[in-house]
Amino acid sequence: MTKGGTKEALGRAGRSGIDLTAAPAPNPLGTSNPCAACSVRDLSLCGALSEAELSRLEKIVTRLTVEPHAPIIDESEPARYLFNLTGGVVKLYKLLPDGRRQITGFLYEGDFLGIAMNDTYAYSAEAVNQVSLCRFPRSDLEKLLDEFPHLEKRLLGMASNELVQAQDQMVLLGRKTAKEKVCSFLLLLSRRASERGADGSAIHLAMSRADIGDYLGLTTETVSRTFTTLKSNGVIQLREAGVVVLPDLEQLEELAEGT
Amino acid sequence: MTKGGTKEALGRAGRSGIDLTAAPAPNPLGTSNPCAACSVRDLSLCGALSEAELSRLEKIVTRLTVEPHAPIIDESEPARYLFNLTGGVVKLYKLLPDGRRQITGFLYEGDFLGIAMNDTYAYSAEAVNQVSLCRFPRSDLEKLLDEFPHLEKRLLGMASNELVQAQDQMVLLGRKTAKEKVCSFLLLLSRRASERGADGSAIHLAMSRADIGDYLGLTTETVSRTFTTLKSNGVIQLREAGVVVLPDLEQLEELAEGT
DNA sequence: CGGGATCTTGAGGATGCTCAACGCTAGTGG
DNA sequence: CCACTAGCGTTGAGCATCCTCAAGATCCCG
Repeated sequence: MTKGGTKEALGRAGRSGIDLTAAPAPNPLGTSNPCAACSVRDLSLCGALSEAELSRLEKIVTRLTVEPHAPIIDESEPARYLFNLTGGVVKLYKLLPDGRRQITGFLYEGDFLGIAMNDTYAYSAEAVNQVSLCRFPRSDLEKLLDEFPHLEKRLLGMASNELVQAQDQMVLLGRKTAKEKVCSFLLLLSRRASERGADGSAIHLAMSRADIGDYLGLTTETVSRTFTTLKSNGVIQLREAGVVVLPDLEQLEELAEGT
Repeated sequence: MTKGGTKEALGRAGRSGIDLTAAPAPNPLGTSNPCAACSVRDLSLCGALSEAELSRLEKIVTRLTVEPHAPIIDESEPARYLFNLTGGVVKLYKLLPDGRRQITGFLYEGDFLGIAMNDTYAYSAEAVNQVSLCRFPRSDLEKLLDEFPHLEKRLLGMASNELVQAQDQMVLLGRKTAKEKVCSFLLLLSRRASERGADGSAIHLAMSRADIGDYLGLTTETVSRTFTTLKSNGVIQLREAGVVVLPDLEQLEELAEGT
């Protein structure tokens, strides 16, 4: 065996870490239908629905919050629920029998969670920081899909996008060097920030070096070394609390593709 | 730069290589509706449709054959058509600017081709051997999707499956060793053969070592060396014409996951 | 202020890549 | 009919990138 990968037993993840009681509405206005006022509605599945339809959704949703490092779903567990992420960051991952881990994606607000295969989750999901979710029973949501074909269309569109992203990630994992991988990752976060109206030239890394490594197919040490090199070359600046400044996005794009 | 990858200019691919005229029906019986008699119908999108609905599909389909190594679709080209593969093997790939290539999948009969992003293909596709396709204009197929919600549902199911496969491939690319990668690949082909009713203990490699390498994130040489090692360890037998015998599938599964 | 986790840095080594040569097969044309 | 060529697969030698193992630095929270 070789090829890095976190091999710890995924350690302490604070009891269940899931809190149903104190879950606030994503955008707590005084409305009777929090979905209508949801700040991530347009980013997400629910953007396909009218206000009237939203009230149907409202009836089957449970809002909850999850503490950092707490599990959300577990691979091979029956897929009873689907989730919509309304705040925080979630990592999806798969494990090999000996503990090597591959993170297949980081989810942000508006992202959808719960793709299943034969009614069983295809991966595990864990909160990176404090996370807010909308949870739907799968059977109920499927009924809604039958009623609202445009909801199904939206879901198909989201799945297609994920597929395209997955293919980009395969190129990264199979053919890019460590430096190209790290630069691609920084660019991904930058673009994600821009899409959400933030400044793309400074990003926040919510996840650890180990998580980044398991996402890029590298070890923690290689990620750290690559950051150091990029910093001393002036490509990035490392600030406090996981903030990374990207002074030259065009240069970063070139470094991400090896040109 | 480093990290292998075919860098040839994708060379000669015999004119356009696409032949519209001589395209036979997949299963040439004397029926008026070839779709109804299609041998891959159950594997594929069309399995969701009744005979009456099939005749609608029949009206928008064009059958064609493609010669080995000929291009089928080109990344970043407008996505005017979608395809259903009825025979042969197709490879999907993406290129980096310097020519490094990642093959994101091999398609077999029954597989669907043409996922798009913003009306543009997300990858290129090329025939590995002689290929038969059903081609649908995208706009026409989308109209059918609106009419037949169960068709859309089927498509969503197929997309979900692809997503799950893509995640497995990320684990392979990011965390497996060369030997594990090759064994995983052989197992994949074995399972695919079994699903199609063939014997899973002997498979046929339609693609070159270079293609296998670009699929697994390895070089041709490493693929070749790994085959040689597996052969001398008795894990596989190499026969003529790309046939590989897999005497012990359980052993192969262990080798594929490093246990 | 202490202790655990995370991040960084270093030294050494292994896996898989690069470059190169050779064998094999099939197709071509003299 | 057979040399000739082109494409593909195999094998070898050397080496670079990235991993492993280890120790020290930094940060965070109690």
